[in-house]
Amino acid sequence: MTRQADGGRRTPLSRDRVLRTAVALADRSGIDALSMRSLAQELGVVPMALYKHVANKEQLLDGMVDVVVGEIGPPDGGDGWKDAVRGRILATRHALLRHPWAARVVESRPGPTPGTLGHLDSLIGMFRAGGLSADLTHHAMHALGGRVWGFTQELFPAPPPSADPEVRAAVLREAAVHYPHIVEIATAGAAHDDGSVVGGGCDDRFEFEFALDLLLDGIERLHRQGWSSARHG
Amino acid sequence: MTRQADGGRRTPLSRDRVLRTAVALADRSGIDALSMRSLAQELGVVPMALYKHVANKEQLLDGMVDVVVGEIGPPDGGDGWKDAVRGRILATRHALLRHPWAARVVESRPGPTPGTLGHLDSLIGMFRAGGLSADLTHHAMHALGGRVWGFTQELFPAPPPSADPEVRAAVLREAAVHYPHIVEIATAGAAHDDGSVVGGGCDDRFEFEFALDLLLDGIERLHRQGWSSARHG
DNA sequence: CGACGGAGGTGTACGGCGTACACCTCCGCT
DNA sequence: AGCGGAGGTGTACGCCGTACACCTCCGTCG
Repeated sequence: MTRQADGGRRTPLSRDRVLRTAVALADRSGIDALSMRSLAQELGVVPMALYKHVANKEQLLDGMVDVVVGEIGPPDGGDGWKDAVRGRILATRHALLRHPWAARVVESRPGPTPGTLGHLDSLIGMFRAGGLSADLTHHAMHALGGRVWGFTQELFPAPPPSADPEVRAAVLREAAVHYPHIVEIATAGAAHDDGSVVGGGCDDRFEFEFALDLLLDGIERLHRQGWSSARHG
Repeated sequence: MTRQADGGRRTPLSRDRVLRTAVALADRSGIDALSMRSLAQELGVVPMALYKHVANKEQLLDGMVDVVVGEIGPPDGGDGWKDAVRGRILATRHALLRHPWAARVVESRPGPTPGTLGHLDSLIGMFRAGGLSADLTHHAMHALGGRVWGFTQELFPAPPPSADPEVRAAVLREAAVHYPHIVEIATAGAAHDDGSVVGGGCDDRFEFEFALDLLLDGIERLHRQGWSSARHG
């Protein structure tokens, strides 16, 4: 299997082929059935061969997440920020629904992948383009967290920021090249209270209550209006 | 170890002791370090001994979830439904924060445990006591899903309802004894559109968009008011 | 009092997992 | 012609969950 018709040699492995096959296998057999061994078998190769293309299983899962994120497709530049954000979040949901294992895997990653960071960045860009302040956008992103991906609390546990402020600034400048909006939000959101710049600087409890109250206030409003789903759905 | 001072025999295992030790071990060493073997060692016992008290590791995790849920404590009957719900959700958050592994474990369970069902039921009861319709409460619970536990989409994948309507009704009556509010919500929410009674009857896409729009509308309102966190937090 | 049955703890063993490490093969360079 | 390195192989190790047969000890009942 995976040989060319003329009896030539096996089509070679590549990181990309490994990741795509892993996604297909997880789609077909469930994420629990995805092991380095089963994936290797699927590719007609011995398990250890995979390690020439992915460092370990964790990195394999990271790569699979980015494959799914890649399927979300580009923003379609709707009318206002609200429609744009709404559309993009629904597109994300559809991508995750196509791969039932994906939501759980995204949540289980200990840190963000380049793909998820890019996705977050583009979402933040939409809010900012719509004129929302960096501050409000920051909280909005936290509040929507669960709708964008399904993660629980903190978007991601902040990596311990380097002790050396010079190093920290350099990391930040590097990140800003790829994720300008994320960096803006992270610095704006945190600078005001303790001067620390990235991660750690934002108050989880505040973010949690912000989102909670947004929902409770909305529910209260609907209740007072005598809202009923029959009139809408 | 785990022997009594007088040299008597080992204090006996019990389901409760197994679960509590598992929680303590996960707190101390992380959920990844919790294996049937490590837990057995912690208890001064051979791994297979655990299987006399829990059916398998899945059930061990279910039990641990219920231990954490049990720590949430009773509702404190605040002023209105909104404060009551708010307080209870914050209490839940604190319980989950005390056990960093808990949120992930709750999310990974394939179905609800008695403890989580009871918790959900009490939350629903608060909304109903506050006068919200079963309909609105149903959607509110979905919207708050991520804030209550951290789960993603559907609260839980509905178990395939029995084909026999008589069996279904019996199951429902049985459930209503323990979780009256859940049953009310489940039947009220679904009966209006296709007559099916439990699970499957509620439209995931609708619930998702309901919550999403609640948040986006709230964010828009804050934006128009020129809201800034400096004036609040 | 003695036999017994069952609850609870033990020992061994199996199949699966991720992956370290040494190896071999074969292609493209010089 | 020879070499080096990228990519695939084989073997092995230490974990995991748990099936199954066993043993031990206590409470019950004849």
